[in-house]
Amino acid sequence: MMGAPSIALAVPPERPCQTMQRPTRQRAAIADAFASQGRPLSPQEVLEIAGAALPALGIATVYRHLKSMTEEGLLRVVTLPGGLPLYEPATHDHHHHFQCNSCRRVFDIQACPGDLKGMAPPGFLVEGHEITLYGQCKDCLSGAGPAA
Amino acid sequence: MMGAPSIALAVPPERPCQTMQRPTRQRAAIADAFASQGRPLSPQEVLEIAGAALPALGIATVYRHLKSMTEEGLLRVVTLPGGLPLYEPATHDHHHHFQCNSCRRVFDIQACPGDLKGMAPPGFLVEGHEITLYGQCKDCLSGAGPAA
DNA sequence: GTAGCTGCAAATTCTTTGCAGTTGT
DNA sequence: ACAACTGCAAAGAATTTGCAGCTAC
Repeated sequence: MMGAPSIALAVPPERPCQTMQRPTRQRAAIADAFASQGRPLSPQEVLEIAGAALPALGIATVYRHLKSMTEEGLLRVVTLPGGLPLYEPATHDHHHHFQCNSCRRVFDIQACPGDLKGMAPPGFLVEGHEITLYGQCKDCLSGAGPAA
Repeated sequence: MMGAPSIALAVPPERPCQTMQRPTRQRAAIADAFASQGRPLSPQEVLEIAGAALPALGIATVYRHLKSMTEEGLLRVVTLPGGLPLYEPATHDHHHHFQCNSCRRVFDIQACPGDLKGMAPPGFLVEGHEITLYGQCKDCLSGAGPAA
């Protein structure tokens, strides 16, 4: 229960940039799902979107590919309040996120304040950062409602 | 014999802003756990820390209190990469977090860059923000290792 | 033809809920 | 004494893993 920490985020010294997977229909369908949406997706959303092209697609396969593609550096995990982890293509450079308080959708933000190392207390080394903005998205503000 | 008490000390049937919980040992132990650590804790950590004072404490009770205390505004949920949601006292003012890439512990940061509204794209209204720094904490940097 | 990928279902992990006993007012 | 709070265990929900069959090379 408390012997070994159940946190296993650190990737073991494996090959970082190797395609350990064959290019299959399933893998392509999942990649397409991200390309077509252009925003972070949950495993369930991936299943639904990719499943439209491949009806027999199983949730287990989705999870397996999300995991392997993340380890290969093709995807990134986006963890926001709400519990469910989201995945997004890692093709973009450093960027941040905006979550709409009304429709809860998540959008990418290319801007970055940059200099945040001064925020940490003395003795702490800052190696990276993540910023999430909250508010109203364009659609919700214009009264159009979420254009799902 | 209590037909018409001259002083209304009982809580009326319908009370909107009422502490729906009694002050029990369990609730106090959980509150103490947060007070003694001064950093965000996971449900499991709360169980272990509060359980040290109350051995019979059950995980279900921890979850129940974390939930109710969050709804009452006493606690806040901190969602960071790693999957596990953390809880922290909501007594502090606006602040941010630092997660150590080595020991994965989370610390509070009182600093805040403040002006982030300019980061959002045109048409988006920023109502709040959240910043997480990643790096090496003091303990891990000094080679002392995580002082759990 | 062989090794790897898939889908189904069982197994895990984390969290919530039902119930009977205990505790606080 | 009454009603709320607790702990145990079963129920749920999300994610991972084992296995037999299918697919890519």
